[in-house]
Amino acid sequence: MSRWRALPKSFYRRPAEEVAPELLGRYLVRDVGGERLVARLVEVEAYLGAPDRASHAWGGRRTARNEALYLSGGHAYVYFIYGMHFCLNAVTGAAGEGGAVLLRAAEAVEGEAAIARRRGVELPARPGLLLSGPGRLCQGLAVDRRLDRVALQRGELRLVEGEPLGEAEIVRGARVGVGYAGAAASWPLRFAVRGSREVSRPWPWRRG
DNA sequence: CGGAAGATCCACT
DNA sequence: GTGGATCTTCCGA
Repeated sequence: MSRWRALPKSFYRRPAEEVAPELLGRYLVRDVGGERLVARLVEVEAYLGAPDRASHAWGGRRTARNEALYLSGGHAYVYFIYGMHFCLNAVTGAAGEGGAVLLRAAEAVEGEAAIARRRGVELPARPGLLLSGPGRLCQGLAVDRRLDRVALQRGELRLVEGEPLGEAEIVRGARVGVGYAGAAASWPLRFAVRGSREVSRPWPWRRG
């Protein structure tokens, strides 16, 4: 059973655009308060670093907040947004590059009751309500700034092999909420599991 | 030092 | 579909 083996650092030491689709179907494992919470990733976005105006590392910007982006691939970058929400990224590439993959949506695999409790949602949850959206994902899995900069191979937050998908099962589109980013706003760096009901927003080109 | 905007979510209409 | 909550960060003056 390799399903629960952590993804090695070498997995992340590639361009974010290449890592992102391969993160779909993987499991995010969170050990907190004596509980194990596991979620299967169904939607991610790649952020390319310096050349990407939508990235926090655009133009090589480096501040106290985004410092984790410049760690080597395989670390977590967690930031606070809109005064209320956290977002979780997996850093990609070599140290100093600034690439990352934003984890946008997942479905509960284990510990669903505990996840729902942290989300303030009653079970059974309506599809698309539990972990659909980067802020919801962090709330449900108890991810906050304390996990900024941690390595994702061991410890209380890990990414493991899970169930990798083939290309035919993956859809691709423009990223969400980056309209300010000029040409980069339309780069097709958003990836999701085809047909998943837990994707954070509908795909413009798909009806229903 | 002030202001604006943000990789969002939720309630309400 | 719209707007409010809420606060950190960044940039310009």
